[in-house]
Amino acid sequence: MRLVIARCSVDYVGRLRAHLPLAVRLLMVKADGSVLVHSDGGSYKPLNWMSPPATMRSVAPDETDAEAGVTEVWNVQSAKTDDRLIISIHERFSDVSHDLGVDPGLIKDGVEADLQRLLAEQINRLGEGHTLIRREYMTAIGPVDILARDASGATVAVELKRRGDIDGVEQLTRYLELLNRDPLLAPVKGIFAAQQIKPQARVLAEDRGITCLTLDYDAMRGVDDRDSRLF
Amino acid sequence: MRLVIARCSVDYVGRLRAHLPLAVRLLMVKADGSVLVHSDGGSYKPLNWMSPPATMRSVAPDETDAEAGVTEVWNVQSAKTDDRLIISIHERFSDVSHDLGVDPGLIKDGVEADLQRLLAEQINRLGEGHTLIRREYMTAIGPVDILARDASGATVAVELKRRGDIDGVEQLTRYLELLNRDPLLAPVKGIFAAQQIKPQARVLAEDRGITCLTLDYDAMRGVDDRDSRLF
DNA sequence: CAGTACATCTCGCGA
DNA sequence: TCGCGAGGTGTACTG
Repeated sequence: MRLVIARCSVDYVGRLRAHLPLAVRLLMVKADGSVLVHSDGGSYKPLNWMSPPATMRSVAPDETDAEAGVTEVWNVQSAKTDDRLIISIHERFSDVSHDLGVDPGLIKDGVEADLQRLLAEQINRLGEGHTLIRREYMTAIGPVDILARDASGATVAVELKRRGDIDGVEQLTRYLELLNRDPLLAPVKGIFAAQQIKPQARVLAEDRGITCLTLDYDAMRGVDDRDSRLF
Repeated sequence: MRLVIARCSVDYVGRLRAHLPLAVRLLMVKADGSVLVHSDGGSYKPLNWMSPPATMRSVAPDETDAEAGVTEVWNVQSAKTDDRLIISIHERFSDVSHDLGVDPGLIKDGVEADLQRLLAEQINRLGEGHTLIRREYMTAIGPVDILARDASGATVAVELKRRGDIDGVEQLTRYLELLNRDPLLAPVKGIFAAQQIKPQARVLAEDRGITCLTLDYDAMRGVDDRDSRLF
């Protein structure tokens, strides 16, 4: 990895066009040829970048650029598309390189997959007497997160979200429409389950006869604590 | 901005939990207290990070950590939430700081707003004899991208996307439902226009009587080339 | 401030 | 490889 702090301007041409006026920025060149242009603010998203795989060639500026104060031009070309990033460097303030090696990668816990596993194990949170049919029940338009049966034997389709939004209600509605055409399953009830359900999503869901269920992930994980896998 | 290359392990606790095993990485500390942990690969997304506003405190390791080889612990705390990033540093290989100042920011061209402007100017791409009523036609549930009239005088609602997805079809469907309740506008036809339309979205749209239109942005921009505004 | 829609989204999973 | 959905999404804009 190479880290350069330089006064530069940047132009991107590809899926769109973008331009960064002259300023001091961090240029990060990774081992796979990708380049990130960071400012001293914003979030983790760079001001501009080139995704890997890419190749970076440093060339001399043409006469016009040289007269404008450009000392060096980085031509970053995507290997797969014709996306191009052109960095015109006026002055380099710092330039360090270091070999980082391959990273072992991130271990996550607490994403939707974990919620789904926990809810499948604690299926009674849907209501007394519920039984699991299966997780990721495949349909023509995508997988239903959880398919279950309630105490009366009726089919229940569960859409699971970390944050319950209108989109999730729409998604569940499409599944319910489809599932209810299947005489072996119909009638199918819908449950919209999330750690947090937005008011507008709740209104829309209940208007469509969908039950809303707020999940307490900490409590569910607490029950599961016998196998705390990470820590 | 401070750039440290160090052998470290990282733990994040917040909306989820995540752990990074010991390895050599880049630690970027920005002026607003945000911290980015980058490896020498992947795309622009860091392995882990803390969003601003945040505060970074470097503390001495406790006895257990010190025996494990930790020389320094960075405690990064979000100012708004109780998200926390803990970086246990074993060895620092490089440590440079530089003042970057405020960035003038990115100028873009070719996003949905540009597509919308071009389609409004080249409204005949909807079909011969179409006339523009207006862009961003406001309704109670949000703005319709383009409202037009076809050769026969019927109202046409256009939903515009860079990439046509099912969500976009749902959005247009909601607009059409609402617009068709207005006797001054009804009957309203729907056109789903995008640079690329996903097969499932196309099926759903046509099933609902919505016309799909694939847009060639380069061709549309070509027509508009008399005022290439950026370069 | 919240809510909404877009993104050069990125990333991971499954067919 | 492609399609699809999730994300600690981020980001801009609107009310």
